[in-house]
Formats: sequence, C-alpha cells, structure tokens
Amino acid sequence: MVSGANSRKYSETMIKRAKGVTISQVADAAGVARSSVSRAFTRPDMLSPETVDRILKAAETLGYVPNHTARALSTGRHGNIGLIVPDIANPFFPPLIQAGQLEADRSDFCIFLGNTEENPKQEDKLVGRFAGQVEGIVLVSSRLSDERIRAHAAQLPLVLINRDVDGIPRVLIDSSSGVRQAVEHLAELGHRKIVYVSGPANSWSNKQRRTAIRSAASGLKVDIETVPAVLASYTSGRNAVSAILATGATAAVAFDDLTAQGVLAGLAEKKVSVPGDFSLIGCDDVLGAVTYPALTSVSNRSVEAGRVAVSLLIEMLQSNGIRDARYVLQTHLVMRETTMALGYRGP
Amino acid sequence: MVSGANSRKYSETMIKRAKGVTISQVADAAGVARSSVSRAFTRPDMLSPETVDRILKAAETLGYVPNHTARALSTGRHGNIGLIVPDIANPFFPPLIQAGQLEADRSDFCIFLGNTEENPKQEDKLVGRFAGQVEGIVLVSSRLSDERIRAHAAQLPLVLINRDVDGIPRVLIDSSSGVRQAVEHLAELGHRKIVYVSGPANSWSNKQRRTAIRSAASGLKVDIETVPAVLASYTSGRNAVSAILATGATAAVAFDDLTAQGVLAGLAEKKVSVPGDFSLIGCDDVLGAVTYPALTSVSNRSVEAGRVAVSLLIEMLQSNGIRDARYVLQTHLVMRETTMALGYRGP
DNA sequence: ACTTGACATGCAACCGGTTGCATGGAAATC
DNA sequence: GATTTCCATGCAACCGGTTGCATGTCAAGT
Repeated sequence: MVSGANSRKYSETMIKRAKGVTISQVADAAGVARSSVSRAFTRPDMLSPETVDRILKAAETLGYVPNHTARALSTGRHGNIGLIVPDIANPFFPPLIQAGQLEADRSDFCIFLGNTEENPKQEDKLVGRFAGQVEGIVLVSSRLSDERIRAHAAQLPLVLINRDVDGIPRVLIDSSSGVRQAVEHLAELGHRKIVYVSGPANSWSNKQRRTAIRSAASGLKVDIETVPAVLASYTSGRNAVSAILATGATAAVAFDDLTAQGVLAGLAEKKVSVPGDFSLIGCDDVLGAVTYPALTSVSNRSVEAGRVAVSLLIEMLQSNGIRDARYVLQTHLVMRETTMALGYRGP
Repeated sequence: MVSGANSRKYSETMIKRAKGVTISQVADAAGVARSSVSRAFTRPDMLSPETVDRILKAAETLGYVPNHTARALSTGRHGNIGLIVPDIANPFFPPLIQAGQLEADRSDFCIFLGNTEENPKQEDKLVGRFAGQVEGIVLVSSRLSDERIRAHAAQLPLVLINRDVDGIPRVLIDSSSGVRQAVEHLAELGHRKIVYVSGPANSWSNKQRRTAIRSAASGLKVDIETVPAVLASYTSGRNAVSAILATGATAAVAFDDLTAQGVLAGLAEKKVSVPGDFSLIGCDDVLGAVTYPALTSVSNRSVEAGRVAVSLLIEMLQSNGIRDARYVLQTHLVMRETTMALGYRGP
C-alpha cells in the first residue's frame, strides 16, 4: 500500500480496463463450443444441466459479461426504449419519466432519455440518433410536424403522448374535462371575462386547452381572451401579466402551473391580490400546494400516461404489430386557494 | 385515398419498417467493394472524389443509413455517454443535465440519461446496463459506496459530480463557502442557535454542508443543532418543522431549496412568520424567487458542473488516459427575503 | 524504357455474439 | 439385436460494419 501522490502517478498509467472476456475464452475454459456458451446463457434448457453448470462456472471465474453490442447485432434486439421529452426541467415530465422507467423495468427494458429543449431540430436529431439503439420510442409532447412523426413511425415503433396523430398509437391526457370544470367554476363565482394564458404554439395540449376553454365559455355567457406566454415557464407567465390585466378580465386560466406561478408572481408585483382581486387557475397540478397562495389547478395524469405509453410500446414490440390505439385520460379541477367569488372581500 | 376505419385496417398489417439497407447493397449499386463504401463514409480522403460521389449517390437513393450497432461492434466506439442522476424530479439536476447534453453535443456525443430514484441498487444496475452501450459515464451525486464506484471505474471511464473519491476524476460543487457565508449572515443578524436541516445520509453534499456549518459556527458563538429531513424533498422539510421548532432555534439552514420550501410551508402552517419570527436559508438556489417569501439561498454551480464533467469525460475518452482531476466550484450566498435580524419587528 | 513510388481499391479477417442444420451416441422401440 | 427416435453438442454462416495488407495502375524519376 503506497499512499498519496506517489501511488497516484502509477495508477494513471497502470489502470487497464478489464477488457473483453469473450465467449470463445469461456468456451475454451469449459471445453465446449462457442455456441454452447451462448446457449448456456440464452437457452439453458437446450443443454444438459451439468454442461450449463460447467460453462457458468467457467464464465464466472473468467468474469465473462455478454457483449451487449454483439448480441444486439445478431439478434436485432437491444432491450432499450427511448423516451423523448421537450424539457426535463418542466416538472410535468419527471413523474411521467419515472413511471415509464418503472414500467420498462418490469419487462427488463432500459429507458434512454432524451431532452429536446423544445427544439424540433433537436428532436429530429435525437430520434435519428436513438433509432439505431432502441427498439422503440415514446415521444412526449412532440413539437414535430405530423409528417415528421409519421416518417419516424415508419422507421421504428413509436408511441405518442399528448399528440394526436391518426394511425399512430397515442396516449392523450384530456385536459378539456378539467378545463371545462375550471371555466364553470369561475363562471359560478361570477367572473364574466376570463383570460387564457396560452403556451407553446405547436403544443397539442395548448391547442386542446384553448379550444376547451372557448367551448366551455360559449355556453356560460363568459368572455374569453387569449394572451400568449410563448413558453411554458415562470418567466413567460410573469411577463404576460400586463397584457392580462390590460384585457380587464377578472380571472385567468394558465396553460400550465409554471406559467400560472409566473402570473401569480407578476400579479403580486403589481399589488393585485389573489384571489381577492383576481382568480387564477393553472393546469397540470405539478406545483401542488407549494405556491402561495396554493394554486387551484387542473389535475394531470402524467404518471398513468407514462406507464400506459411504455406498456403499449412494449406490447407492440412483443406482438410485432401496430395497434392504432388511442388512450384518453380524463382530468378534473383541483380546488385550492387562488379562486374566489368576484367582489368578495373576506369573511 | 381511402379514408377512415377501412384504410386503417390495412395499415395495421401493411406497415413494414424500411429495414436494413446494408453496405453490401450500396456496394453493389455503386459497383465497388464493401470496404469502399465504408471508407466513403468514414475516411473519404482515402478514395478518389468521383468514387466517393458515386457511392454517396447510391447510398442516398437506396436510403442507406449506417448501422450503429455494427459499427460499434467493430470499432468499440458508440459515441454515447451515460449520465446518471439520483432524481430527475429534483430541480437541481435538469440544468446540469442540459449543460452536459450541450457539451456532449459539441463533440457529437449523445447523452443517455438514467434516473436511480435515490436507490443504490438501481444505480448499480443502471451503470451495468449502460456499461455496454456508452463509452463513459458521469455519475451525479452518486449514492453508491466508494468501493462500488471504484469497481465501476475499473470497468469504464467514469467522472463524478459531487462525490469525492480519490483517484477518480470528479467535479465538486463546494457549498461550504456559501454555507459559511450563510452562517455568518445569520450570526450578524443576531441568531445564536441555528438548525441544520440535513439531507440524504449518503449524500456527499449533505456531509459537506453539515461540516461547513459546524466549522463556521464554531468561530462565531453560534450553536448548531441538526434535524434530519431524510430525503431532499418538500414533504421531508415540512415534516421536520416540529423538530426544528422544538430545538428553540431562531433560524435554519436547509440541505437544499426543496427542503427549505417544505420548512417554509410547515412554518406558515404553524403560524411562525418568516422572516419575522424565524430566518431560513436554502441551498442550491433552484427555486430562485418563486417561493413566498423569496428564499435566501446558497448559489449552485450545477450548470458548470455538468459542462465540466462531460468535457472532462470526453477528454479522457479521446486521450485514453485517466486524469486524477478534481475540479472544485465555489458558491456564495444569494440574499433574498427569508432572513431578518432577530427580534426585528418591521419598519 | 524501366524502376520506383504514390495512390486508389479490393480481399479477407475480425469485432462477439446467435442460430439453423448436421452429427453422433444413448435410449427407446420392435 | 437392429432400427428408430431423441437429445446434447458442434459446425459454420450470419448480423453489418471496419481495417491491415495486398494488388494493380498510373505518373514521376533517372
């Protein structure tokens, strides 16, 4: 045991990675053919128990580990599935990712995660890059055009989350049910003019929510105005506040909780009290009660979405068929403390 | 153009993935040997420009895409690097991941992201699984034992973030500088008893912060008590509040911002006003000004950490050497609104 | 005109597994 | 005891590229 700086110098040059114990070496050691070693690992039932034993023992002592790449090359299977999201930093996605990972694990698949930063080019690139190394891809809230998605789907099994492309298996979180409840709730509280703070232009969810709000409002004598927040982020929300107030609305529904949180901050900054002067509802319910005041929001089903999408993909892989599945998950309003009757001034 | 349900039935069975245009087919089409096709892509300078042209054209029309797996098998290189984090849902990590991804991109590497859910077993498994498909791994805030880390480092290039294992390249965010400032700040405000709300037991950062607080306090006539929060999360922080108050302390430093946010909520629940009655400081500054009141926190350097770790790894891969590098990134206190002089009662 | 060298290209082995088919010996059948 | 059947194992081709070396060609050098 040499210690400290001296020994370190040696370790720099001496570390040699324990490279490549191959199937042939194991075969030699066990006195069998390479194919038998292969079978000992993949189809032990084909061999006599003693042979399997001998091979496994030899493999063990040599420290043999099957080479994933070689195996993938000959079988065409690598046991990985890709999961691509637009923005890991958005709290909507991590629970979805975790759920997907868990589900993949159950079938011994491994998740490769990609982050596109909301950039379609990056998304395209990532899909291409993943294509060779995964057996299928789950595209979450894709920002790609329908054509690109179709093109990719022609190359490898694809499942979409929150994107509705005909003929491609997809899992949709239907926020319209929850959004409808939100509008009804605000209408009941007496609000007659509501702003929708919209999200990314090419987001399917955004389109869906905007439509749902309009349709809900049309039956309720409620006016809707849309104010764009560009991105789904705190800053975007905060910047949108002036425009929101300029409409004269008394309540807002934001594209997501992050945006809502930004709006909340912007309102506080302008001394507009929530919910006293202004009511606010988010979407996705990712911030739960951690804002102040606790944000009323539309529930999300991201965990189920992740789980279902992955299991759907795995099912496709195993049955080798394409199912034109279309799962829809309903949502509802989660009431907290950012909404109040118009003109109400405390107890 | 047949529409709707009918055509769908066909598409189910008819879709055949455009599988496997190989190098041989391109070679035939272009009238050259397989090796020339290979060279046209990897070392075009070895071929005459016209030949390259012809081959590329043939490849283009056939829709040839080099098979990543096959290439990896013969070269031993796959151009991927693994990045493993304990919890994507923790806002500390996404910026780090993004920065790493960006840096990897610059050298045309692709990041495979793994999430361990704070579980060492899962981490071990993930490293093993990645080992065959990536050229190196960045382990962020590893929860593994030193031995396991060393064992893995013997198998493939490894860079650590926020983990200090001798002989293994590592990038450390030194929160002690910032934490020291935090304690000094609280001491100046008159606080004489401070609680450290600790984080995960096997977290290097946690150990570092606890030590730094103790050492900073010892020179300042300040008492430190430690209250465990078990996990780095909102809930853990919130649950720790009773214990925190029971110590009689007037201020706390939390392991991270998430924990601090939980503490903030717990205090509000118990009608303890912040900063009036109690001062609170977080770590990692991930929530910025989005809490209420805006959280004073110790800055993080996660973006640099991600960038440096990845570039370090790539450097190792290219030079094929192991550098016993140890980058340390300093931090500082970011003042906001959750600290106040003891006994101060407003202007 | 003949050697020399440079350069473009082809040949074939190799990366490390998997798998269809052949083979040989033991057990089962008649 | 001869024939059939079955099972364990080996052989060799294959997955789709890469790469060291050999070969052939053509231009420059003498």
